[in-house]
Amino acid sequence: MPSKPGAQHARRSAAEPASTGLRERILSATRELLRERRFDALSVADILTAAEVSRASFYFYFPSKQAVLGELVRDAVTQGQQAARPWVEGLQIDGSQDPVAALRAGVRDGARLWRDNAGVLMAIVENQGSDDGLRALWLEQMDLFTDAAAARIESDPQARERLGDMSVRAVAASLTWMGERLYYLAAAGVPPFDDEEVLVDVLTNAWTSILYGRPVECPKDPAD
Amino acid sequence: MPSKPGAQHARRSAAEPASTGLRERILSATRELLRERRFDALSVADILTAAEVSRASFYFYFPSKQAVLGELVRDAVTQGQQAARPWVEGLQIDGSQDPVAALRAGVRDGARLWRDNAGVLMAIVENQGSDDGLRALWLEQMDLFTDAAAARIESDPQARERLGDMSVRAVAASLTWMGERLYYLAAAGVPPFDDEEVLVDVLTNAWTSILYGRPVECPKDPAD
DNA sequence: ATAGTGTCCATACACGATGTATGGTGGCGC
DNA sequence: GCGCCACCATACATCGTGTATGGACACTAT
Repeated sequence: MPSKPGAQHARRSAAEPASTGLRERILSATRELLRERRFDALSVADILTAAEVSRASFYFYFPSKQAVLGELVRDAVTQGQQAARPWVEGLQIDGSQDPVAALRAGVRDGARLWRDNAGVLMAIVENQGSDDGLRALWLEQMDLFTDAAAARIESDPQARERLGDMSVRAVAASLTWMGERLYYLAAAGVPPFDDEEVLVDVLTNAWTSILYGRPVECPKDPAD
Repeated sequence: MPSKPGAQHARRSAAEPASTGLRERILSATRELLRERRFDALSVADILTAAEVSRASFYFYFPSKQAVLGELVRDAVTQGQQAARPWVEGLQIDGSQDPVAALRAGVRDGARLWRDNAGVLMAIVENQGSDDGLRALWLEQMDLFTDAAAARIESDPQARERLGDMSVRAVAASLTWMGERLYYLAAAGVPPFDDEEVLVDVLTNAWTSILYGRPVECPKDPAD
């Protein structure tokens, strides 16, 4: 092979501060690619060219493309939980607020999180089944949401009482997973959930019906 | 070009004296393998040896292993819908029956369907994301369930009225998908849904809360 | 300067899986 | 015998993954 190492690589395409770690480049290139392509239709080679990184470098920073996805998911979810914290904690403190409105706000936050990170979140949901690491990660994240939901329910005497002897945690988990599924379907453009209004209404209705026994009241009138 | 013998060979034209049809062997071998291994951890080579079929024969009957799974899913689901028909239709005729009990029975039927076909159903849920054909198939199947649920709701004045101006179909779809997710988690052994009693209670409670506004009443007392 | 070290790159390879192609075997009806 | 059909064995082209191996460059200590 005439592998003359003379005319070496054109170095970085300039403009990029060399300090823009390769690791970050890999991460954001993947996130970008995920915006328009399915994770499994994505080869490391694709990521390599998009991130302008060599194969060797890629495998230096990540053991596999699944690991990259894992990190993207962790980022997205923790960022989302940051945003949702006021919902969970605020409720417990400020018990005076209308719980239904608060629930709806939380549901909408979830929709926003999914809208902003659709590619990444769809990717893990779709590939959770074919990779043990991703599955564990996703279960863990859903567990965190379940914890929050359970705490929310636990601190709400009205809901607590209504659930009677049913496991609060089980109910919280079911609500969490229902959300996961519906948000995913919405992100995937599956009707009728592709309509965010419908999605939020239905999900909010589920929460309020299950926790308070009343259907969603004024679906879209009040200033929201 | 041996691939153009005029028409489809005698696929399975009734009485087949041949050696137990290769096609069937492939199907049931795959179903069996799916009982203990994930679909994506299954190569066609594995199916070949399990079914004692040659590679050429496999690709004569099926274009891919996904197609095999697709057929298994179709079989399982239609069989399941057969079983669930009395639930959907019976309700509409015999309006006198306790709707909550009927709902619970339907939920339990679903659990049974999933228990009996766990491997196959888990496989499609897990790989729905990485194959367009499987995804379309699964959406189609869920649509059928949604149709049934929507009809069930539509024919129930009490539920209809409670839902107000919310889309019946959207509610039906959300309940269907919630079931899909919870049954899947149960099949995957994820707590707390791995406990069938909890699973059925929570799901039934969701249905009755959303449709009737009342929590599940006597969780496990009556003769069931 | 010179050597050392750490970051990065190019190339190539071993492996495993998929799907296709080619040629062969044995039973069966004519 | 002939042709045909259901089936098998094998080989192969292709593609994706993950692992080496070895070299280029920059920055630093001596």
